[in-house]
Amino acid sequence: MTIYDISEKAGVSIATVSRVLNGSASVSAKTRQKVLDVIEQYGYTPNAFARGLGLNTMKTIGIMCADSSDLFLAKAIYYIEQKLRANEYDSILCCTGYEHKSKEASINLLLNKKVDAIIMVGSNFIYQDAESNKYIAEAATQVPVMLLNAYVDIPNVYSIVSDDFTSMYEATMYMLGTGVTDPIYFYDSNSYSGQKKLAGYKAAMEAGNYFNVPERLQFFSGSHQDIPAMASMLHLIRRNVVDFHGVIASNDTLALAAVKYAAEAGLKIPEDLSIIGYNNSMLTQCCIPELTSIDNTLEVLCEHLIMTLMEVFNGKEMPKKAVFSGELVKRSTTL
Amino acid sequence: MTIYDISEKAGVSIATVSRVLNGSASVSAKTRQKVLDVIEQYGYTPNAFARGLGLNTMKTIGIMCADSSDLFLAKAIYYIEQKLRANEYDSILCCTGYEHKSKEASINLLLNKKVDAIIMVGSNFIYQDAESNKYIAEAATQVPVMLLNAYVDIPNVYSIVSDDFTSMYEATMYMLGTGVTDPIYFYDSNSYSGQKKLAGYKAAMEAGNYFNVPERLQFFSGSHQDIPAMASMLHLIRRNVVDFHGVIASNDTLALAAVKYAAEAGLKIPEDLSIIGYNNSMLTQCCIPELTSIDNTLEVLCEHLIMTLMEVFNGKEMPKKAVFSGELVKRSTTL
DNA sequence: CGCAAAAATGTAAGCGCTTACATTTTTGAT
DNA sequence: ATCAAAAATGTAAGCGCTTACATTTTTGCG
Repeated sequence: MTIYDISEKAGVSIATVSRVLNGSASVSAKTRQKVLDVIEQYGYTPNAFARGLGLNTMKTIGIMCADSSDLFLAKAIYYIEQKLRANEYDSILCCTGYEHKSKEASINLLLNKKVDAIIMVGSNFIYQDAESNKYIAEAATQVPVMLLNAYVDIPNVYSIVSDDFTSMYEATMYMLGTGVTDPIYFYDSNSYSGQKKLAGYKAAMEAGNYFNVPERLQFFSGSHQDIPAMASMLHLIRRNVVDFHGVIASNDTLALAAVKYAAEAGLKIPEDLSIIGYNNSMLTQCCIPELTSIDNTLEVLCEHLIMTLMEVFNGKEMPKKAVFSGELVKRSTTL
Repeated sequence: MTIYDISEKAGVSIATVSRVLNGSASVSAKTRQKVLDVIEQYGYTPNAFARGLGLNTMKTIGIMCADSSDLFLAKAIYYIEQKLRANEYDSILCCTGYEHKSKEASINLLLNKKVDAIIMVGSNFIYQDAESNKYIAEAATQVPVMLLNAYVDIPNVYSIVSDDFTSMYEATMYMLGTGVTDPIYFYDSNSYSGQKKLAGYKAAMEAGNYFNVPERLQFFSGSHQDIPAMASMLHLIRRNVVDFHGVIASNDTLALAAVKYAAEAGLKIPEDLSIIGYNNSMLTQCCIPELTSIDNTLEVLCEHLIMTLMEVFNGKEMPKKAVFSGELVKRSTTL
């Protein structure tokens, strides 16, 4: 079933059929309806390749993420994919892993597929040194690039980020306000958003007159999924580095490890140890007591991201960076 | 830069260029090298649309799943996507949600994109009544359909499943063997694999001479993410339905809810309450004590699924169903 | 060396669509 | 009614590639 069949059955030319298909140009209401009817009747759908050849677009967006099985990224992908579909776009997913090289490869792959844009989900696509970010700039010469929770100043790349600095600042302040004066900051990533969070924690600690922050920074370098290892690291810290009665974690998984650590160490939560997580994921409900966490309104971010992209497609000038504030969800791991 | 440019610069016809591009047919080594050199030199990449138009394939596989943010599905997608890429195939992801209608819509979408196959991830694509499964049969007339953890007897659809019956049977037997004679079965899905698990539990209970199984079946119908609701359901069951000292859960999330319930009820694990989960996900390490769970060797399943698909593409006759056995990973929620 | 068969290469016809441009039909001011 | 301008529709030329078939070149055997 091709456009020729439809044009014949509708008694019009293929150009007219094409026009109603594209909603474009001038077709009389009568003709349009007639064509639409025939299309409906025969259940015709245009061939995507042929269309792509002509239009040079396939209404397809490339989505890149490091690891689709990461709790946070998976959720983001879900929202993005959903909203893309609502706008009649499809998505090609690329899980790149965390190495730089495969990120470049994925971009090429997507570009070869003639995607209309690339969405990079998660802050690990941006590097500290500008040099490493060139691969993004190059992609951005071909198609718009959308960054979720990362920001870099490159033409044709747009960032949608949550205000991690402020969220973390407020979370830390909140804990300090409950009387815990020595919380450690427990994190596992130096990504763009990771740095913002860190800065927020530091700022709050200084505002709270707590000065020797550096020794309260605890970096975990193991697997993102290995909670026991994270927990045992906390034992180590308590024993060998510094005493603490609070843990501010850069994500819920690390916070969960703190809960585990507390149980193992016989510490009561929140009396002996306060804990705040980040992302407000389902993990917050996985433990006892339930986890206080920061909600970064992921769905809102994704919504805005897609909206921005659509406007960019429409040729509208859009801000290069949109910031959304998060919210501390108080549960039972804080006083 | 098109195939014409290359053919000109290499001093051959476009047909020859096309042939080396497709690795096919007979091209003399000399010519091939010459063309390859030119391609390399100019960094030419063929236009995917034009290619698709001619070949009517885009080396792209459609992946369908209900919800990519589901722990289990996300992991499966990750593996599948990875292995697809290793075979030079790309993927289009469709999160369908759990309603029947949108599954049909997703299939059409994928078919429009001329995917070379459709992979349905998770057992919720198969229904009890054959009527509802017709949408799969229809898709299978166009492209091979791969089912992960579901099985249905339809031409051109291939199933890769874990042996949920046996796994659950053994898990239940194991718990009965530890002296817990009254475990309830806690589940939230009547999907294909859900039924197998259920049957495994029942069989074990009967083998263990425990007969009034029905009242030990507890179905949870709430959100897949709402652990507190799951936990409170257990309180309800204990109070109003039946006493139990063991919980066999059909996934780790439900098992985690049992852990939560135990803590709330002041029950010691595993002394007062034994718990077995399913999937051996990261959730097993999220609680105290750590969760005994069944590992269904997801990566192996995915590996085999892709391998099977590739063979099908090669025209090889492949078994319609491959079954892989799982393994009980004993941790601390069982005696 | 000659010749038929095999191998390599070229020619040209699509694949199904979009769209510039040409043609026909409609509109409305005179 | 008339005619120019506007609106609707049609014609046909691509888009960049694959591939059946035609043609040329190479091979190997008598």
